[in-house]
Amino acid sequence: MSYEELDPRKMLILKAIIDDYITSKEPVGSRTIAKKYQMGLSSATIRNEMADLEEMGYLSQPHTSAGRIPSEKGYRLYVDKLMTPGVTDLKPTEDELSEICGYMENKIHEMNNIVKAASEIVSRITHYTAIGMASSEKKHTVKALQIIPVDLKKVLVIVVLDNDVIKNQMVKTPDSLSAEELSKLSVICSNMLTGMQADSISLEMINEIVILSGINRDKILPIIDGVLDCIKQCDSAEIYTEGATNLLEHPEFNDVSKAKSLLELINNEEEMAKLLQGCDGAGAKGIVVKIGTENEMLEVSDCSVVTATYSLNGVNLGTIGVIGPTRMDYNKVISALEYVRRRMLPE
Amino acid sequence: MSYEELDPRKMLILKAIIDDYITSKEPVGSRTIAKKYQMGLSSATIRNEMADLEEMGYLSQPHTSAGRIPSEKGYRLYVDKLMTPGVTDLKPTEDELSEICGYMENKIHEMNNIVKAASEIVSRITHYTAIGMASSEKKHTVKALQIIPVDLKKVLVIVVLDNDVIKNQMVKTPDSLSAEELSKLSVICSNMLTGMQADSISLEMINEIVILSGINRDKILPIIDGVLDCIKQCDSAEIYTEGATNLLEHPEFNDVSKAKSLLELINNEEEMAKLLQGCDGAGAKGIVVKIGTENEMLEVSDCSVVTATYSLNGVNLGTIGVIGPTRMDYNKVISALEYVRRRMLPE
DNA sequence: TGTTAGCACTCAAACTAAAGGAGTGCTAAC
DNA sequence: GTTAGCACTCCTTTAGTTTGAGTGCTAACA
Repeated sequence: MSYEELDPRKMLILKAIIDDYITSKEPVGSRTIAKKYQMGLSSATIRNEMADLEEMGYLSQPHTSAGRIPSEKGYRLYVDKLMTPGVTDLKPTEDELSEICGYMENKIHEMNNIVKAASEIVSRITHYTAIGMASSEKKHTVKALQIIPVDLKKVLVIVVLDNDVIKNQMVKTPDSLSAEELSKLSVICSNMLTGMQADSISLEMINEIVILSGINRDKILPIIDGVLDCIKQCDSAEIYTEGATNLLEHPEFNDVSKAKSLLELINNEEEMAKLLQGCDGAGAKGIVVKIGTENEMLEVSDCSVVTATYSLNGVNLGTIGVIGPTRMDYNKVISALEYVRRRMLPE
Repeated sequence: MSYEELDPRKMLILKAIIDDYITSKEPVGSRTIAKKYQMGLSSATIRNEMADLEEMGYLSQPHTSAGRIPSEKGYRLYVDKLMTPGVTDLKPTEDELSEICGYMENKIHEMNNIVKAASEIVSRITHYTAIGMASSEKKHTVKALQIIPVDLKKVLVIVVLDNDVIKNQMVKTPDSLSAEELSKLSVICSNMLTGMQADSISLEMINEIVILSGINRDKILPIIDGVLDCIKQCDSAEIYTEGATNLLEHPEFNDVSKAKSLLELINNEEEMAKLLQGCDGAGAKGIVVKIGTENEMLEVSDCSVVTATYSLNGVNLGTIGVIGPTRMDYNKVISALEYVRRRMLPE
């Protein structure tokens, strides 16, 4: 799609309209633009330009005697070219930021939860809903592994991945194993599986573990099962949802049934994983904006989703997505996601 | 409060009114009662009785020409004496039950999550919001403890409590410790702290651990800190919220701002812990019903909260609470909580 | 004395009509 | 190319009207 058709003045007017609509939440008329955004033109002229912009598909009218609202195409152009980029809009929230900073410092060293903490911050800054997904690339490897006796018939399996995600599982053992047997098994498993990827663990390796341990097969199979379960779990992404109720603040969700279906979607981790994964295309600075029906998911077809993927040295750390009405403050959202990147990555 | 003032017929009529209101969600008039609930009386007679019941405070009228709705006092009597107790209302959902049974079987052996699974079931059966709280009695003791090296500068601390709740924490170590030092420290900590209650760990004991280990104090203090953190964490209850969006199904929350404030409350774990703890009074079968303003929390003063505490051999396993409009199907909710008790406790 | 039929009365909700106003499109003049 | 002016549209608000479910009261009845 090329935008050459648009002369600079039209762009300016379109930008003014969208800026205004984003803050006012009301269809904006020609008089408003002529007055508020001093551009030395009368409302009649603006009116003519608006008619042009509508014909080109950048604006639409709810009804004949109403002002104009941006179309998806309008938002698209706005996000791509028009928007005053970067910090500008974040400034008024500087106080919020500092309030939040301290909070983040506390959380940041619980490595497991960086993404959660970051999502919370984004949600708080933007007042939209933030979804965080810790990276779930299959290429993670086992970094540490331990089997701990808990009581006579129970054993705890712990796996730490190379991204410091921790998984554990309690396993009931059919027969009790001695502490020596267990610690031996723990060492063997650790030796065999450390450095392995979840999907590259073969049956042969499991067999080898059983043989090396020299323990009765039936006695330890449940435990090894638990270990594998743990490792597999790591492939299923962790999803953190923050500020879900923020949606209800926006007038486009005044309709309860609409709000309900969206909230239900947001509470559904699988769907959210899909939504965020669908947005992993690089995009400028790793940020992708999907507007309205650009999201293939039907329920969010009147929402926009802005996602940022965070990676360090080529390793994907996670993704944070912001969900809000198509009339969202793209500028603020993108600034927030950038802000979090700056705080997250130097570490 | 005594109910002697009410003759049997008044009770019957009150019960009919409340039954009807619970299902119809509409103020109920005298004609409805006379027709639907065959009791050989004309609407005029019912009308007289209703006027009496209103005077006594069991009913109220939204406006003069509307039917009656139950007052809190009315619900109270209904729950205490009138309600046809037990299974009755659960029958129609027998198919839901069996659908859910299989699901539960899968979850039940993840011991950590019994309460979560149970809450989910309750929420699904009742279509209200269920809040589960795993027991957080301070009297839990440490059952197993282990310190695992993860990489040069990181160590994972794991604590298992006697109720099989697992806590872990990643700790950054200022200086790297050798594997031998760590395993020694792990064994010492385990010996010293196993069987201890969270709040009975003294500074002397920590000192002793440091001395016994023979390692430089500064090197291991962060780790011991992590261990204590872990143990302390166990005192803060785990809260599981299931079916929060179900609230939006009920007409009393058609007002978005009302719904929002309630949803925010429900998402607030501390508040929910307070709410459930406030309801731990024994009550018949461990079930407590708080109607409207009987909840001291302002935001739920037009809701009812039904809580069930589950305990085995005197040990408190957890609490599940159901939140819904005062006009909730108490019968169904109580049945569901009882059902879950039956499935949970034999285990 | 308790029950019931009948009737006047009340009041929210649903519908209708009219007024108000924000905003447009078009035309004609600058 | 820009602008003032004006007729026109159509949503929103307000006020007035109708409808109907439900009540309270009274008088008659068993």
